[in-house]
Amino acid sequence: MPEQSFEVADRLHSAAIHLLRTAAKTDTHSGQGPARLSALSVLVFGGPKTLGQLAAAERVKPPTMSRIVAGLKQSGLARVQNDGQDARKITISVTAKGGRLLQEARKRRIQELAENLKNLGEADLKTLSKAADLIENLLHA
Amino acid sequence: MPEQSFEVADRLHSAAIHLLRTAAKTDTHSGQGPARLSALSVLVFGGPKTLGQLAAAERVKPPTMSRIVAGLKQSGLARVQNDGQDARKITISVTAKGGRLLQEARKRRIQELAENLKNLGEADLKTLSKAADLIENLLHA
DNA sequence: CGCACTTATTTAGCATAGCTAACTAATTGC
DNA sequence: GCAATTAGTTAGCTATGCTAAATAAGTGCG
Repeated sequence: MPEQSFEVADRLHSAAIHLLRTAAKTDTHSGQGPARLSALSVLVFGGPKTLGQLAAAERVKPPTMSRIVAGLKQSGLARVQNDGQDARKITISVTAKGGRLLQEARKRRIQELAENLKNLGEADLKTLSKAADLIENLLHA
Repeated sequence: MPEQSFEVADRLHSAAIHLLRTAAKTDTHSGQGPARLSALSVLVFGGPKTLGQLAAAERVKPPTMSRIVAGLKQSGLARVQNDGQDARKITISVTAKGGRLLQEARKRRIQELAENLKNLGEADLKTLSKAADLIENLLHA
């Protein structure tokens, strides 16, 4: 049923817009833009990555990630090391300062949504968790 | 379990970012960026607006909307008229071309996501549908 | 070995989109 | 009639996205 798929897609799209609009309102004080915070988050929870891996994880092109990493480095939030095996590669990892900043910024940005989730039952929470996984998997495919 | 709520909130947030980023990329064919399409959508579904009203509806500052409207006008998607009552105001409305483009772009924007959804089973589709509802309800509350 | 190809990242340059500050122009109010 | 407010625009900064092209390192084949 292609009709149903389109309808669900449209509602998901709309929900995503509203979710981000709400989350963005709470933010603003970290001094870092959303792309940098998102990349930092990937590094914190996924460990060190090469630039290419990080670009793929964030679904942006390498030049874009190159600039994002440059910004993080400049702000002292991430460090860059040469890869021992392959001198073309660089390994990007989070600094203590980066970890701290992420935790605070992320908290602010997601706080309101998380507050609302606390009122949900176990089943609904599981539904949302599964949905997040499904979406990420769909986009990777 | 506040910890779990926060974790789910974070993953949902991340999924929303990636979903919109992917959807926006698909729209290259319209030649218009997301901010312009969104403003056009407000005009189509909400009728003509002054620049200030449009800026408020999109939660953007007037200078930003000024530039978005300039782009729409340049592309022949919107027209600007002087307000009869108050010569400081301008009234922005959609052209026929703008209406047409919005319909097509919106369709395309959702299309790719919908294509992916077709490969899911009934249960997963239902999960996503429910998730979209849950999110909208949470934000409206 | 050496040269061609591929892969990883950077640099340069373009466009959209957000902001604030400062300006012009019109309206309102005392 | 002049000061204050309101509506939009202009100028200029930043962040993010892209492609094309440069650089540098690894791989593979004769």
